[in-house]
Amino acid sequence: MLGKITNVGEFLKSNDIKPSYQRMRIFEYLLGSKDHPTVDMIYKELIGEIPTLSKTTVYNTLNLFVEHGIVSRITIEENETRYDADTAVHGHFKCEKCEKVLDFVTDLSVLNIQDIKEFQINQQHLYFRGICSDCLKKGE
Amino acid sequence: MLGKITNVGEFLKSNDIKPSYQRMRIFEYLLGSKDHPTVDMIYKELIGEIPTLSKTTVYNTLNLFVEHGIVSRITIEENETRYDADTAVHGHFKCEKCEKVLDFVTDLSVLNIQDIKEFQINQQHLYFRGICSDCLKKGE
DNA sequence: ATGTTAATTTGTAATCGTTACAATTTTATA
DNA sequence: TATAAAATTGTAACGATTACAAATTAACAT
Ligand SMILES: [Mn+2]
Ligand SMILES: [Mn+2]
Ligand SMILES: [Zn+2]
Ligand SMILES: [Zn+2]
Repeated sequence: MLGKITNVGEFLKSNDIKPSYQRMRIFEYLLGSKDHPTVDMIYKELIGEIPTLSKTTVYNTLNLFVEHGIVSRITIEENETRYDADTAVHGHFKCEKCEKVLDFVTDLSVLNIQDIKEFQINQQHLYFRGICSDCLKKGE
Repeated sequence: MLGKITNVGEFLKSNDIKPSYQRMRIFEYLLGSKDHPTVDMIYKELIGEIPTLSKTTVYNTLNLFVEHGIVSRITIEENETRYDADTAVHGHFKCEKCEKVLDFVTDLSVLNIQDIKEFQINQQHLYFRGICSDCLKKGE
């Protein structure tokens, strides 16, 4: 679902975000990473390429992206906020062994929830915790 | 589903937790509250009744409860950890207006998720964000 | 009961992720 | 080129949580 973004600059513009170099690189990095990185992971990765980069800029930029709805914030652990360029509703699985956060596809519309029928739903988050198959095999 | 707990002391004992006065009151407070309180809310509520209570004790006790599986930790916002004496799988809805966190019942087994079939699932969390019906009415 | 040890609670300091804010740099506009 | 606006940066402040050692309480043996 993220394949349609060919030009990051144009994509940011179409979402009313001026495409500065830092913003472009941060968004590109999010697009290319499948591991739902934290601010620190993004900063450590890009500081090699952008030596003047400030961690504050990473925070500011991600907050901007979230406000404009092109990035979603994933809070599984307190004290560890992760970011995802895939804003479609999907599930996340956090492995308690290798700490990876993996995606899984799911359709929440089948849940047919009665209790909040009258509510206006803006976001839907589903996450599981456990042991991934790789770690299960290693643990034999 | 929480109605079966009649004697909090016995309940804690049956979960290998020595029922000190602080632990009993903290658990009783969680049982009686429907608003998924934070550490600070619990502390502020109980300090009137237990003047010597330390916030560290509230943290220690809740961590102990979580480790023993009798309380679940709810992380919807980063920087705001909430606690729930209902450990059954159920959904949470956080209203962006009144900030309340409400329960809703749901059966996640109907989701039939393929991607993590081989995984060992230890926890399941579902939460929505939006505007509750009360706030929708007021907002007219 | 009394002394002794273990468990629990408490207060303070430290940690860490995030934000506030002012200064600097870059970009847009006249 | 001059001027204003926007973005970036660095540092300080903040707040939730944890680390740790001292104090209190409970459990246990004499
Ligand atoms: Mn994802
Ligand atoms: Mn609940
Ligand atoms: Zn794993
Ligand atoms: Zn509301």
